[in-house]
Amino acid sequence: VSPTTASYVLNGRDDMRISKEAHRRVQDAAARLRYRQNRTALNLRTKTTKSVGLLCDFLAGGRVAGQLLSGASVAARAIDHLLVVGEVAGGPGVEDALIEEMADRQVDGIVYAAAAATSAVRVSRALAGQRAVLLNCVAQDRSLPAVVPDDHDGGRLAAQVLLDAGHRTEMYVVGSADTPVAGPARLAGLTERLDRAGVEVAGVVACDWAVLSAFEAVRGWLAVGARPRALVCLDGRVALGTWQAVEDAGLRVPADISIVAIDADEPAQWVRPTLTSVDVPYVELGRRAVQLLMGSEEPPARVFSAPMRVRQGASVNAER
Amino acid sequence: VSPTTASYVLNGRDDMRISKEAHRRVQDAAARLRYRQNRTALNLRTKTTKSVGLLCDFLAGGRVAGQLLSGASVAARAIDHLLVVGEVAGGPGVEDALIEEMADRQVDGIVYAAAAATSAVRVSRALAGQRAVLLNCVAQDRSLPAVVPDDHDGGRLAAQVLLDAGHRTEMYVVGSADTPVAGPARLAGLTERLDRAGVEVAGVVACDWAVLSAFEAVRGWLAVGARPRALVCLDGRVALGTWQAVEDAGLRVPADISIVAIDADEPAQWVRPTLTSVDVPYVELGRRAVQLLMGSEEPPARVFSAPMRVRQGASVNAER
DNA sequence: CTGAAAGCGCTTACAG
DNA sequence: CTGAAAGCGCTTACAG
Repeated sequence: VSPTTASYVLNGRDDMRISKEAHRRVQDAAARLRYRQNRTALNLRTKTTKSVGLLCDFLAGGRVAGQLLSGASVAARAIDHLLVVGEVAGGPGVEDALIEEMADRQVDGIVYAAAAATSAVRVSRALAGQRAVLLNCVAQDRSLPAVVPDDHDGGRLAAQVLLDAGHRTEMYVVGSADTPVAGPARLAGLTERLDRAGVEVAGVVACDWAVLSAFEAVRGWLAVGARPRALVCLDGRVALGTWQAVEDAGLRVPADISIVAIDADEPAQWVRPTLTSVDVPYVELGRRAVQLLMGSEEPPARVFSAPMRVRQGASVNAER
Repeated sequence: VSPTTASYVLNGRDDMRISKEAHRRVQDAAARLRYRQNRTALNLRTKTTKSVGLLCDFLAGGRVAGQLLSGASVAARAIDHLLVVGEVAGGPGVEDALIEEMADRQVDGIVYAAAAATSAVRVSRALAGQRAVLLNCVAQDRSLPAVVPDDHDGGRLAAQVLLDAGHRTEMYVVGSADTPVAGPARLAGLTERLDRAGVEVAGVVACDWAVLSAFEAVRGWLAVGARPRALVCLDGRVALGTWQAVEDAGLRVPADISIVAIDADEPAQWVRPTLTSVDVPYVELGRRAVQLLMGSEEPPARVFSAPMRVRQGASVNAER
């Protein structure tokens, strides 16, 4: 019953011969005393803590953060790690402090997540020297690996949904394209796919990515006589404002106007008839970030994008 | 420059006299080497990790989990702790395993959160011996301290909103009261307050706490000629289904029917005109759970409830 | 086959 | 005023 023997038995190591007898005695004692390994001692000894830090800009305010965390949590569990989380809201001071704290605790890696919106961020200098992966954001200087949604593909899928339903004319886009990351890519994917089918976007109704802004923009536009057949909303909040404006004008979805939205998982659950949307797989994104971070080799500073998913609703009319 | 001296200087301890000279040299060296304390070593030495475990049933699926986490995270930071989170989804096996893992890591305490719904839970035996607090749920056997919303007060506030607006008759409740925890308390608070004003609930439209169930129940009810003046929805999803049914019947909110909902922060952001609701302060709940857990004395196995908050919308008509 | 010893990075009585 | 020593609970060369 020496520490050495106990350690070897408890860790099931077979690179050293142990007698059946000693083996049994250790097992018995462990069971009797309900022995549990003390991770803090192990952490010190091995300089690894089986934990990954997860920094998030905003935890409250939407359901994205929860989904990112859920995916990350599952991926961490799969490799026997635990998640150490901190909310960064409150300025760069908080961010740096949290990173340092996590480093002090010897986390094996850090995921930096943007839940508010897919964006380009300046990475904190405190992250230097850490194994780190960005989640739902990219580094302005592309200095870190990142996992983001494939917005270009999202635009393409939205176009595909409309084309499949037979739409060819009077298709408009709602939402400005000048948001940092997602907008231009979604719009580009959309127009490219339509181009390829010989179809043109009839126009863009510009508005901020907010419910009220979209509502007012679309209402005003309809009020002056616009009669689109289909609208592609570049964002979920835009989709909701658009929806309300369409109803407000006494028009029906999808009979009068078809609507398809990108990244609208949440609002899609609150309207009737159900909204057809192209959704960002946030849970999946969280999962992949942790896998990338903790994968065997050091992850290259590249941007990994995950395909979006079509959620079939009832807001797109079959033409003809 | 002995370890003893260094330790005393670095920890700013004044219960031992240190020469100015030694003090300076330690500070200099620390700055030059960018010394950072190794928490894993400290953890082992002090048997305390300045971290609190947070177990949650579901992280994805709604915005409640994120809000609970946000509050917990802030409270943890305030006392210099970090949050170690795990998602329990996946059965009791996962739950026990996560608790053990957290215990192995010597977390200073564990918060067990129910994000799916305020509920009564059977606490895992693995939690025995841990300092623990329940969040948004109570133990069936009341064996652990818990922080929950004050649903009774929520019902009272909903009544108050309607009374303040001059409502006295034709007030109905939507949603069954036979949900585990929240339903009966909300209904009781509501009727008590109305009773006190000499007003009666005209009736209850029974339905599950789900959008579709509420929609169908209210639609059918309105179809056979019911013409309520005001509806109190016992839950957010119920409120949304109710709203859709009212619109479906060609009635206007609030001109024809006033609606006030309890725990409807999320859907309230998606309807027009804005929904008046009595909301659960989930962020606050998360904050209090951590404070209770890590407060100086061992928390008593009582249920602590936090008051709800009225969110003024435009869905309640001023009568007369 | 098994045990004594060192060491992970800290803190803290204790003895100068 | 300062340093040598022990010890937190583990693992792992190393020597029997």
